[in-house]
Amino acid sequence: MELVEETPYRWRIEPEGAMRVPGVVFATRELLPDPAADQALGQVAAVATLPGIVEASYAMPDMHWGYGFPIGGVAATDVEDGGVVSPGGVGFDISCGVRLLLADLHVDRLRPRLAALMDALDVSVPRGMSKGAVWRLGSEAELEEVLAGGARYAVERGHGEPGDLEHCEDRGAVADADPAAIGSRARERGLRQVGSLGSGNHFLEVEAVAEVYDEEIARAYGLWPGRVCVLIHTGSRGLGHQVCTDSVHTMQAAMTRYGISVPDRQLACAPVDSHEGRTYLAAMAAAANYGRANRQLLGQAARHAFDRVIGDGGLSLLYDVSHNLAKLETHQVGDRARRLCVHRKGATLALPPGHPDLPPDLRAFGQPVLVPGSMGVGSYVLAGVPGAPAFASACHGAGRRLSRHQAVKTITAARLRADLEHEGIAVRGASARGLTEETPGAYKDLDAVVAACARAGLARTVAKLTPIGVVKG
DNA sequence: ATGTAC
Repeated sequence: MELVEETPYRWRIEPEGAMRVPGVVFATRELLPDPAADQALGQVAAVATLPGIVEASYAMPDMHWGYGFPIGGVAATDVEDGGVVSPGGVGFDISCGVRLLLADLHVDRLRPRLAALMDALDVSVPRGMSKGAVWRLGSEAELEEVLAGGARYAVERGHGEPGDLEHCEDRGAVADADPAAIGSRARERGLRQVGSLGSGNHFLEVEAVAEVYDEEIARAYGLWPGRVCVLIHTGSRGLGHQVCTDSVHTMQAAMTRYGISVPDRQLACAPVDSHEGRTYLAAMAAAANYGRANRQLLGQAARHAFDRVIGDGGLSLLYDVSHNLAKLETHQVGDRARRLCVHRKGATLALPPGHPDLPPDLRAFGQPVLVPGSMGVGSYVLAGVPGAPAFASACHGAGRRLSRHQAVKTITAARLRADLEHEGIAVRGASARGLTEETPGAYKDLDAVVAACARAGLARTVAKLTPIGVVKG
């Protein structure tokens, strides 16, 4: 594979073989995956063979190996030109994403009550594999309301505050969700997990604004130095996972009927404009709404904990983004506006200033792009910029460098816990395994990823958040 | 990511 350095922040994989478009990777040389340990660059090239793909198979600076598509991958297909949709281009955790809430509180005032707050969050945030949830759904009919209405339904049922929905991508619910497209097994798994964190890299973190890089946008976003924030990273749990599994099987069986061949079975796909394609998108949208409701519920759980311990710590929602989703969007391709199916897997939509989908109070400044780092290193808030490449997309996190298996061999849970406490970061509820799998050493350098993202013109850096306490599964 | 495997 020929990898050409176009700029210090942009690399090109020349089309060869069945590739229909080049691969384009936004990264510095240091951030590129190690070909000996990580097949992600080959995956970028493989995605470039998908029917209907336009412009390029893109990857963000946090890219790494994933199921079929790389994590950090962005690929758009032309719906009217036989373009396909692929569940692997969304990922198993459909609409996994991040929500950032802002407390009306300076970190110095929180410190004396931090332990109490963390204890309150510890008991009010269900987490871990297949454990409990905040919201016990009354019936399968109510699950259908969640699948159709997402965070909007949660707020209608009292789990939210006015203004929450306006600060959610898609106003809290993806359109065209069809609960009937979701299988019975996924439904069963979904009944008991609305309002639960899960495990792996999912977390709830208490953070504070540490540095401001863009004064004007930070002011508009409400990010003043020292301000306490809550970052929630979770997705659609077992339900989304089951939807992905079911769809991959369906599409693997259907592909020959559509005359599609792909270099990797994990790239199973079907035309967007086909029964299988439409059914997947309808099920994916429903699972996405489940994920949106999930983050809404956990945001409420955080609010209740703040109310109990702080009293006046009221949390306002800055924004809620998804970083695992396929969306039908219209973009200029060459000299024509085209209807595209844009897959973002471990990549965040980053709408530019002035975009009509942004809420009025944020519209002039561009969409908040929330970039959680690994445990203990904090997070960034970026903003969408005009004319960004890759269909208005940006990075979604630090990006894994070591596999979970490799990560656990680098440090003990006791050592990691001590390191975090030494840095003044309170840890609650993390299993030893969960902790060591997520050691910061297993991830790329978040500062470098965000810098590359900004230098590549994907987004603007607004502020950095530093962690104070972490709740993990 | 995930009741960590068909």
